[in-house]
Amino acid sequence: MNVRTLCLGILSLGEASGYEIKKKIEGPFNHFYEASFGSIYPALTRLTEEGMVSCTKHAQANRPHKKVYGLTTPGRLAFLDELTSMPRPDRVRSEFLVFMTFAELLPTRHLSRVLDEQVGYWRAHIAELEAGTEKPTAAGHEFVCGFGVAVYRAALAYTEENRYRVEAANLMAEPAAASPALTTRNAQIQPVD
Amino acid sequence: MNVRTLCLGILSLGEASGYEIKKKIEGPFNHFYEASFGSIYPALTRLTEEGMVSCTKHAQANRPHKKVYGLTTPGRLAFLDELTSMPRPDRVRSEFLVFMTFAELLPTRHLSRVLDEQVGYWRAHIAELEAGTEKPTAAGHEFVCGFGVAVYRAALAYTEENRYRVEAANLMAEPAAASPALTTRNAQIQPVD
DNA sequence: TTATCCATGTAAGAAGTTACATGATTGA
DNA sequence: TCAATCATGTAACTTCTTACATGGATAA
Repeated sequence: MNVRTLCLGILSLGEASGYEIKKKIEGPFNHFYEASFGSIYPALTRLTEEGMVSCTKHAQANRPHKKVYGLTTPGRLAFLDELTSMPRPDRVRSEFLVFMTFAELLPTRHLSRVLDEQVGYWRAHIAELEAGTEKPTAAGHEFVCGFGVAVYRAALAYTEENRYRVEAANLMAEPAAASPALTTRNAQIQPVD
Repeated sequence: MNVRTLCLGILSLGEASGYEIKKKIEGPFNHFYEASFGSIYPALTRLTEEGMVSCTKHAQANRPHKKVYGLTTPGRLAFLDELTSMPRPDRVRSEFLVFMTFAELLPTRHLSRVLDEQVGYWRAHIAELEAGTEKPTAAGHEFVCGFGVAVYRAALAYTEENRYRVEAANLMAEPAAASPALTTRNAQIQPVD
């Protein structure tokens, strides 16, 4: 699954321009997929060359021209075919969790700030998803929004209930720069050629 | 945050070879970070050149040589510096959720299989994390494992409680290939040059 | 005897991001 | 006047994955 396939998927819901596709990805998709213009435009060009999508140019008064793309039958079949395979395992890259792993090394204030910001993100995501779920559309869409809310709520609740643990451990740990345990260890190792 | 920085982080917990670093990333880190040998080895080479890590070669009987890396003071400072910035927003790429978004287009049996497998993944992840948490180490590590369990449990519970919605909607939807709504639309659009 | 573990590394390529280039309109 | 929205696109770059190359030891 790549931006290419995601474009096919979005176009299966209706015609759209590259710009509009980007906006749609920034909607609920944003929570589990990202794509920039720099990947969307080339993908659409290639899909057009391959006959997966059709392209109609619309001249607009006082606006740049707009290219509206629509799925062709081969494009629809290709997307359906993709959906008939097994999805690859989810990939998560969380810098927040890397930071938490090394919580004892962070300056105390910074640790709290990182936690506060993260909690803020989740709250905002939940609010956004709940606002979007008010107008129910397709079953799949609703499922995914509900999923997002459930997972973000769990992350939020867990963090609010357990952050004191890392914050307490951080207070106990000596400041990184002054800790002998941290600076002594590599004195024993010297580069060898 | 990249593989480079993650290597520094892992080395801050103790010396290790490239192979061992990879194994450690495959442990609890695996749930929120991935790295292959193809990214770890070049990263370590570069870090050595830059003086961020030291490297000691160990000859082993009946084994390939082993290069054990250790953090140097500049490396430790660089990592600490990284931890003093704000973490970037988490990135999730979930093909499973893309599939669910388009649940109505999947063959019914396939949809159920996808859901079953996903539920299986989560169960396995939870079991693995719970096995790892039995031997508590650092506070940060425990927090992260507990976080993983909480989030996976939420995902699992939500999916088990709500999968019937997408499965029911899928049954209602006509098979994609036979649906007139799906094939008629793009008959109205013709490529324009 | 077959697979897995240990152990390092390179090279090619995929995939995507960021920054740039262009430019009118609209709202604060 | 300044930022944001609409609108498309390219080019350089980063980052990482996959596949390959090598090869002994050990366990099933």
